[in-house]
Amino acid sequence: MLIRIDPRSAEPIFEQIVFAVKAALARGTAAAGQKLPSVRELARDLAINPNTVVRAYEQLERDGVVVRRQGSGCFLSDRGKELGAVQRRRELQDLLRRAATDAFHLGFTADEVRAAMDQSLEQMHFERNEKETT
Amino acid sequence: MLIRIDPRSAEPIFEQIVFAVKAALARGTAAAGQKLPSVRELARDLAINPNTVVRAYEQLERDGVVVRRQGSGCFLSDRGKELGAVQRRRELQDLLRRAATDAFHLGFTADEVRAAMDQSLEQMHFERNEKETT
Amino acid sequence: MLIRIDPRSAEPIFEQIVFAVKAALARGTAAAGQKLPSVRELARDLAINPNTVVRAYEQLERDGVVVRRQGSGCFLSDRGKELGAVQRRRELQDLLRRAATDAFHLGFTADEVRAAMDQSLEQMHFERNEKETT
Amino acid sequence: MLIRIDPRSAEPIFEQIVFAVKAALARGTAAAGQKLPSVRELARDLAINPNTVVRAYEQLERDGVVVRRQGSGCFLSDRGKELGAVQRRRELQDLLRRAATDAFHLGFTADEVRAAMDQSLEQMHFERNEKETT
DNA sequence: GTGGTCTAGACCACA
DNA sequence: GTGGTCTAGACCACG
Repeated sequence: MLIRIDPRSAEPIFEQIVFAVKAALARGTAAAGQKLPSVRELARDLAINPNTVVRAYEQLERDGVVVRRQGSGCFLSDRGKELGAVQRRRELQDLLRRAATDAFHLGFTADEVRAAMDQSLEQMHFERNEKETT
Repeated sequence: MLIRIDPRSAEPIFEQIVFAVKAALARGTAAAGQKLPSVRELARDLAINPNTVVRAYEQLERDGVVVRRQGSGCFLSDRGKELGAVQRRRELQDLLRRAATDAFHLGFTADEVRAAMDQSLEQMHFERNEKETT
Repeated sequence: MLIRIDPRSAEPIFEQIVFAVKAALARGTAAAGQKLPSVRELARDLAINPNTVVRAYEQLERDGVVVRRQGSGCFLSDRGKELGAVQRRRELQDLLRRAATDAFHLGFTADEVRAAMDQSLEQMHFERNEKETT
Repeated sequence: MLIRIDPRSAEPIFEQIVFAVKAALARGTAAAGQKLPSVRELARDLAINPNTVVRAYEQLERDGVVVRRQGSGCFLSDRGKELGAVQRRRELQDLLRRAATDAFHLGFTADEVRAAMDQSLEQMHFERNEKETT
């Protein structure tokens, strides 16, 4: 599983890791039961402190996405896939509900939000293609 | 100008105030030149630390939305309305760009995001009507 | 709220803190909304590392027992009391179910377990009285 | 002797094995002098690391429950049965003492604990019958 | 003052 | 080798 972070982002590193793992699960890039990189390995690869990885894995375990087994490693939970399908949908709705609420508070109409979202999505699309061709 | 906050929200209180003021301006609820509540008054009303209000007003001044005049108070900037129009648009795009990015990371397609956003917008609409009738 | 730990116990310190807070809530010693000691304060009082307290508070927040507010402190959740009543019962049943299972695996009958439990409870009773008079 | 483990349990695998062997002895399922599965055999059957089995057998030897003879295998100690009777009682008391302590910390009275224990024991009884009919 | 995050490095238990 | 826990100390954001 490929995990990348942006150390300069305002988002905490451990949250970036959590999100990356959940996203891989949601996209089907990762399968249930799969072993995640060990704490030390991922810490070395990302050039961060092992404790930061531990924190991310703790959160993932809390969220039911992984199970940690002392001495053997950290594995994507069996429930992960189901969780992935359900939670993924929930997270999307949460995400958009928050965005819609904020947009309304700024005084925009639903149509204006839709138009602006279309614009954003098209930009994302380009970025995505760029990534794929790279 | 009515300013409400949610102390339990993850969003910092001072940011909630900043957003509330900008939103009032964007919606036309507040007019340029209007006086904002004094630091002490707002702090008392919201039952929060005066320093928090100060911080919000500082941020609003940095954003060009208000001017603070020593001894007289904090007023919505004349430039505020125009700034409001520009910034408001920028904030909307930022908002939606972030939402779109997160949705993509979760593996959703542009169409799925559009559909889910439509759903969110419709829910907002209902809520809005409820508020208006209240 | 009085929180005591045993540094020599096999149980991790942060878990002892978590249990102590939940127990205080369950016993009614602590009320909803009450402020817990600050991270630094409790760390100083217990002569442990602040990070260990942070960890305990994180777990308590996950469990819905407390809310942490940046800059103001850590408070017993409003839901805490209800949780306290419900969870307290659940934890008791879990506790005893595990004990009963283990006892059965050791080949004891229900009556033997009851008798041995009575014995343990009487011993506890004495200890309790000792504490109260102290 | 049938030994089963739950790899997802919080209890270390080697402890589960230790407990399973002791329990079999306590219940009379296993007789003194009986040969335990070889390290490799048990490791294969349980799909675990041989080192884990070694560790369990070491602990059992320390506890005087088994004797390991170089080249021939691991056998239930002659003293095992007597030890079983004594240790079995001690383990039960330890078990219940811990449960009673935790229950007190949760603020329950002795009578409440007794009542809840009765409930747990009855549930265990049902489960047991179900197992026997299976 | 408060909590939030991160680093560095230690020691232990488990497989 | 793996994860689990703890210490020490830093810097930041929030109230």
